[in-house]
Amino acid sequence: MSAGTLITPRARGRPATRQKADTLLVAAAAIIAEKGFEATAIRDVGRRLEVSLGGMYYYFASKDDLLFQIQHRTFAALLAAQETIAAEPGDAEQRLHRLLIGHLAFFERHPNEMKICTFELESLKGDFYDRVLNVRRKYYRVMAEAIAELTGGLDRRGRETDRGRHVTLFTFGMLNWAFMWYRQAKDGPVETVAAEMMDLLLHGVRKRRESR
Amino acid sequence: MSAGTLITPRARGRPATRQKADTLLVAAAAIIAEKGFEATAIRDVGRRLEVSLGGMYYYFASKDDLLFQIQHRTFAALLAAQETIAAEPGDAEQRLHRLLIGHLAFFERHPNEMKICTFELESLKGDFYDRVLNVRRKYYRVMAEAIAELTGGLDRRGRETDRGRHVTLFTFGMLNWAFMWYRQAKDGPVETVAAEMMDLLLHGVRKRRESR
DNA sequence: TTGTTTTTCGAACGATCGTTCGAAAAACAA
DNA sequence: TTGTTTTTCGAACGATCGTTCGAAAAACAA
Repeated sequence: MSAGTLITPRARGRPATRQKADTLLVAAAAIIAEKGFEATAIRDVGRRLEVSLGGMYYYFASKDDLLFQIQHRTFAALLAAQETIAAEPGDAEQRLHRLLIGHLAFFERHPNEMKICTFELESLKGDFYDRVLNVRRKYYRVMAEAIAELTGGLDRRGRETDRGRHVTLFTFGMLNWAFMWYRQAKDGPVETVAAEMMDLLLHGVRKRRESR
Repeated sequence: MSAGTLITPRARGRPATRQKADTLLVAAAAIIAEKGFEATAIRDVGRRLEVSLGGMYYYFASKDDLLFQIQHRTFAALLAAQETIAAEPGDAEQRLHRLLIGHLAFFERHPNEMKICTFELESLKGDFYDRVLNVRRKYYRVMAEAIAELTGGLDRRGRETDRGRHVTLFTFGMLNWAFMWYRQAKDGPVETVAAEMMDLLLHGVRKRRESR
């Protein structure tokens, strides 16, 4: 299984059923990403794959459960992929650069799911919210550590400084805002965007003296 | 009137009516920012200020109109404030620095409205969408010009380069993501955050050789 | 005070939604 | 083939929502 592949969370049922649940989650993500969670009707998700309304409730306990599945497994897959990348050898600069590529590549592969994670986190309630937040926190830490390694954004006790925290959040801002504008055809491959981001983090963006 | 004050778009009615419409828009923004546009019922907005459901329709033509009013006047006010700031004297660095402060200060003053502009742009339909997008484009240009002035992100014909465009979008990402984390008590005044952002844009974030 | 305009309200509408349920169909195991 | 488990479906429910409408109340002007 290649890094970044989404893992199904469904344990019940026959293999074909679990596979169908996956297909439904993908279709649901496409509709929710387009119309928003509240504006999306379970009926419409089913209709797209010719599953009746009643049938949808064989696969998902509730509409909230559907949203939770999308967000949880998306972030879990992203976290797993990025943990693998972070563990590879190399210095701080190489590590962060690889993580930026990894994040953008995952986003490019699952734009609907990532958009939902950004927009609909607060649509989750209670335990669903807590569990997704938990995974998100772990992912934050992976990125924060890589950035702190590069910037020295830790104080003497190894705790994150205010400035280190802000730099991490600036980086997340750059990464997450991509859903507003990134189009492969217009902006080039994610590797190029990641390289530009890395350059910004390393040197800033001021006009260079040298030609080019 | 201080820069950044929201301007009412309502022409009809007595002065007191226009003022009440403003109050309703603020209350609506608070609820929509918390629960999302689709999940917000006009009934609930009215209830908070003791206006009946029917009464709400004296002030707003429709639910969509309500959302449009919030977004349009918010971005129009932000645009006006930033255009004033951009016109003040100073070099490219000072100009961009002031614009970063201006954006974050506006966000701090109108967090609900700004959150809605970020989350609910795509909830606008047809002409409403177009008109808000129009204002947003103008605001994008103000920021893009200030950044291009600093980075030289224009080609020989004065058109935005791909890299210049990306730097601008990275900056918007940093600014707009702030709604996810910025709390005055924890993160300090917006001037500090803007200074950190400016430092990142000018020099990057790599660990410095010199002490501290 | 009288007449006019503005504002407020309650009731009702058609539509849509999430969820439940029990029966029928399909898939599978023996 | 027979019996069991899994999957699918249609109908119905109670609830909520945006919007309309006409009458009443309030504010204002003369």
